[in-house]
Amino acid sequence: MERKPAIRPTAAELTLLRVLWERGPSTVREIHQAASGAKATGYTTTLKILQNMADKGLVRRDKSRRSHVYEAARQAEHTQRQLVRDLLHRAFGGSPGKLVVQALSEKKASPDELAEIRNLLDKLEARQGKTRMP
Amino acid sequence: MERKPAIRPTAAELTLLRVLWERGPSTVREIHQAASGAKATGYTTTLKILQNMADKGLVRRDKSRRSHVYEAARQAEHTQRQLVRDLLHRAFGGSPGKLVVQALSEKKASPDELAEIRNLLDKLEARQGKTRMP
DNA sequence: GACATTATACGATAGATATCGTACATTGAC
DNA sequence: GTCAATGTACGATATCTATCGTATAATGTC
Repeated sequence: MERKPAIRPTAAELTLLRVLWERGPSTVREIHQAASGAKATGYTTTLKILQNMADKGLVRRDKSRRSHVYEAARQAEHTQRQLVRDLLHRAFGGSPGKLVVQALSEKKASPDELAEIRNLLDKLEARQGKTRMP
Repeated sequence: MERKPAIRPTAAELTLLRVLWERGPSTVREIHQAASGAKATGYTTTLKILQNMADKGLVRRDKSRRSHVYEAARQAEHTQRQLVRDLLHRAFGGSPGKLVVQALSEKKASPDELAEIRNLLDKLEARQGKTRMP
């Protein structure tokens, strides 16, 4: 019986998750160093957060070696989808249109990304045209 | 000198903000009742949260009447933009493409919304085509 | 004006986070 | 085997949230 509490990572946890998503399985030291770009924090702080995350099931850890190796329990896409869904309901009343418009207005999307979005849009509209309210 | 701390409302605060965005200026009782849909909580809890929010500058309050009247300090769009930007940087490394794709994949967008997004997309691509890397 | 009603104000509490210091364990070098 | 280096474990602390109970102030009714 697996429990899926759909835990929402905090800001600090997300910082570490992003490192793990990029690097793959890593030791505390590696994670700590990679994460110490913008904000510097103590090594044991990083360690503690990772331990908390392991307790919550956000990361898995391999204790077989002296330096434990941590790995994200969920793919980036999975967690990101959850976060987006959460924001959607918490701040936008569940309708994604405004959220998308706000995000696009950030104007940092590359041409490739815009093309991908257009593609997805095409698919969505095609489906809507076909199904038309069951 | 106005300070703009760019405060991020918590989940509970957002619930109340959404009521205010919808209803406009309201009393605690009104807000509490409107917010007591899904999750029921005590009246004084709502009151306290609103007081906290006033301290933080998330809402303004008019104390001239016995029942104080609260009002959102920022428009929905402003706060939403901030939240999206925040999520963008915290979870998506700043690139909005994936965020948009995730949001659209929720499949709850109405045809009107999709059209609006397409419209915006057209504009963005047109601009990119014209400016082409200064 | 007394009283019930309805406000706000103000702790108090429980839980979560982020942060760190210190203690203890393991390992490699010698 | 000893020791320095490097790990993890764990407790302490400060802060923030959400929640509520209780105290106090204002108002309207009679």
